Amino acid sequence: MTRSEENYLKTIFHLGGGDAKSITTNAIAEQMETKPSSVTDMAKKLSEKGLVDYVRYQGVSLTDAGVKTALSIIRKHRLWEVFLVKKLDFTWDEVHEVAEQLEHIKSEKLIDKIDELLDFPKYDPHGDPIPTKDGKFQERDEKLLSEIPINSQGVCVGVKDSSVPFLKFLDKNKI
Amino acid sequence: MTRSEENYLKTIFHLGGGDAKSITTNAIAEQMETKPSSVTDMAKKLSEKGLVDYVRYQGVSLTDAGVKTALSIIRKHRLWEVFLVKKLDFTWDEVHEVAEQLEHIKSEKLIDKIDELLDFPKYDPHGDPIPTKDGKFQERDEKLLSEIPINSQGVCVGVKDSSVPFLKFLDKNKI
DNA sequence: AATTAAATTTAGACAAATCTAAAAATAGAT
DNA sequence: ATCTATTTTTAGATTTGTCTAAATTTAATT
Repeated sequence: MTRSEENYLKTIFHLGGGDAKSITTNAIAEQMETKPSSVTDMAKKLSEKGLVDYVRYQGVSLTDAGVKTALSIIRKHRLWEVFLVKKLDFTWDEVHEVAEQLEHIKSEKLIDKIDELLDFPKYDPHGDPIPTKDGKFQERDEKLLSEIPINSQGVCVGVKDSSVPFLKFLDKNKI
Repeated sequence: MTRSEENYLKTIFHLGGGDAKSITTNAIAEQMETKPSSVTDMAKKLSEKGLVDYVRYQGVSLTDAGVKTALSIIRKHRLWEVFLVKKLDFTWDEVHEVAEQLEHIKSEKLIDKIDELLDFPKYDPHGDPIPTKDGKFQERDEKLLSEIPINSQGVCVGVKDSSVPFLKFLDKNKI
């Protein structure tokens, strides 16, 4: 499994391709800042490996094996993010870039030990759930701040937009 | 700087190419388990980047910039090894393979924070010195066990051969 | 000094991942 | 149902790092 393949699987998952929904070539290309023709090439490759279902001119969706792989990469990404914040005092706007690299380190023992060191966290620094080793999500009943009525109460558990500028904006305004 | 370039610089350094000594194409190829022709290609590339001095049919040696880069990779490798042993309870025969991957993570802040977390260790789990941020080595007056006289005293500070089988052998015999 | 053996380089090829430009298929509008 | 705009794919090229096989250079031997 190459780094590029892993990144494609992760992106397809994030675009909703884990629910048998077909994700278009263009959508993947835009998300990954690459060209549609490159996506087509990779779709064929991943299809041959049994990680996606690919229908020409229709798009791709993840197979069970594809979902499993995507979740394991997302798990690694989010655990590393927690590690960086909790153990190395990174701010939450600094972790994504480094975690993008660390998520590709191949060692099951390593990530399990990191998980243990962190006391098996359920959510990453942006409030996103961390899949368990066997690929289960700890989903929460979440609502966007813009969706809940005025004067109602709730607990802020995460952000939808975890782009660096927005995270910095939140920090700056002490939100 | 690609992963492959980094691996070549590291290997050349380990073969003594940091001391203006010319390292032969064959020696590098053998060490890296690749072909001499591949080494020639990379020698040209690294030479163009100013990281090695390369003379055709003679071999390569590291420039100052090459030494600096090699040391920063070796520093990362050894710090990660300490991290794996001290914080994640890896055994000393397990760390090398994972550190080979982690040493290529690009984040100055990350490795500085790991260094701090470990309280600035001077030696890795095999007793090899960890270069400082500015590329200085903490050399020790070391002698091989086979070199010191019978009945003389000393402190064991490391191993020369850090291959997995030998490390396991030492563990098994509680040495 | 000539010859041979070994090391090294060159030339040409390949796989992975990408791109551009052109061709093909789909979907939407009339 | 046809046309058009958009999306997607194909074909061919490029880069990086590698390889094999052939050619070249160096070193060693006589």
